[in-house]
Amino acid sequence: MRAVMEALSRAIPDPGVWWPADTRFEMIAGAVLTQNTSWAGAEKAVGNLKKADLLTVRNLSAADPELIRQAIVPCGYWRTKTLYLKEICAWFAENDAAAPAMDDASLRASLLGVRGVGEETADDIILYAYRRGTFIYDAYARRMLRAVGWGEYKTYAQARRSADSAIRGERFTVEEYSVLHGLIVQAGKDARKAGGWDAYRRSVLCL
DNA sequence: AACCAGGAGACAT
DNA sequence: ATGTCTCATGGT
Repeated sequence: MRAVMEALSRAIPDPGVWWPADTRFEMIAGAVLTQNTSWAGAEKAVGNLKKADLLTVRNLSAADPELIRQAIVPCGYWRTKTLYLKEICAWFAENDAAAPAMDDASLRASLLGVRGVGEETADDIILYAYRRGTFIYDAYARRMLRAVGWGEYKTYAQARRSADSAIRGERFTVEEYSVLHGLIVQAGKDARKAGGWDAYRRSVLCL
């Protein structure tokens, strides 16, 4: 995987800041808001919440759902995401302070217990908000894994089950995992324009 | 104008 | 444990 990462770094010299957020809570809210929608839409929603001063645990917990709804319309699924934001607020208020002392597995299990937080969102939060080394097995990553011969996985859990021990064995740092995820997503977008991952792997990554 | 984006939950099989 | 449906909006 490290060879893949180096090839990706060469192909994408400036990946940019992958997960921009001013605070940990903002990052977590963004993780929920971007579910199955473009980052552009989630970014607008985040901006609207910020403008309404709703992007703090305190204010969002107390906020009228109708106000939240209006702010997050641009990222879609506003009915469910309004509920999800309330849920994650409750989790954050209750667990954020203790989170740093929790071991990785417990933190992940705790996050997965929240309505609206599935495996991918949990791992996004674990990596980008709590800074723990974690590989994100999202759809982009799974397409990449298939293209470079790491196996074909239909679901997040499947990929994680079968590939995680090998990837963890490479001892990536938190910073590397963060960059890697950004590189993989950018590569996925570039690959589509280049005519698919196989073509991209050959002609751009030279792998 | 179908297609898909930093997915997850409910439910049936 | 694994499929299928639904949820909403915005850009190609």
